[in-house]
Amino acid sequence: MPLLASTPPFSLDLCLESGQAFGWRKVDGAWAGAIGQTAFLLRGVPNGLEWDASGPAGQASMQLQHYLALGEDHPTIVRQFPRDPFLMKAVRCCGGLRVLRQDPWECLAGFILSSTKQIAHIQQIWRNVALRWGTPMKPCGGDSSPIIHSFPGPSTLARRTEAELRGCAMGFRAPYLLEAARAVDGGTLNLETLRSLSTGEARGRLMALHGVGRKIADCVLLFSLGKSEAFPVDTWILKVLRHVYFRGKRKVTAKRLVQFAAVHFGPFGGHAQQYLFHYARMNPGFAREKMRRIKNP
DNA sequence: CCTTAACCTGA
DNA sequence: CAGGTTAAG
Repeated sequence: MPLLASTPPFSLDLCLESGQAFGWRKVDGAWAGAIGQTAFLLRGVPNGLEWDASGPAGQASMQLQHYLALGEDHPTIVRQFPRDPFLMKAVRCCGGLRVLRQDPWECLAGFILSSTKQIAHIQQIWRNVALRWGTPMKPCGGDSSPIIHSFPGPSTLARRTEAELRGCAMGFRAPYLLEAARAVDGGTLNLETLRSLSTGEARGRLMALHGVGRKIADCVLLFSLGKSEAFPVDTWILKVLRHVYFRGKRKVTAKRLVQFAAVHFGPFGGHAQQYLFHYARMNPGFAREKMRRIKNP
């Protein structure tokens, strides 16, 4: 397996377990998944990874470096976080976590499927869709290689019916995914164009889709469109913000918390969000920690 | 503008 | 009941 090194710190496991992408699964200790139309098998090593891929090695290597943000100067990003004891603690705890650079369509589809679902189940639905309409590929030769299915593009899904999508056990999300596929396929929504818009402008375009609210739009902005200030607020983050920054006051509204996050965490808020999110998930008892609060948030 | 129920499925 | 959104009240 070829080796790829990252600027430290980097942890493949943290990145792929983080709930940012739903197409990766562990097969015999290695991560199996697709990036675009290339199948990959990845093994984490300290501050890097070993890999095999179905396509030409040079191209695959470039894809990986981009997807995993291996060249990113991470310490510089962290340095732009607010000086905030809880965030600093989360950063120390989750060293090596990165914000992935996913394909916008796959990211949008994944998060449309995510609403009110736990990660394990989203992965299951994702896999159902990939098995039915994706392209089967092998990351390396030999019989031991797993079969990896790419995720179908918007044009493929646009031709399906709602009933066919429901066959993948996605329930009420089926019409939402179908609408999104048709909007992207038909050109009503050009995802690549969103990169050149302001974050607010791009968010508005995404939220015009049925089934895409603020949270899902922010996930797509952050994980696939390079909008590093997008700060997805889900129930975990809600808990963190309330407990850590507002002394557990229950009456603080979600809206107020979203607004607070935007000003407090700044231009790399999305990266900070990943640390908070992970820390909270790994330490469900965080709410009881003694922690100096930020004054007058 | 704020609150709440319904939406599918399966852990 | 769930890492969410929508339509209705």
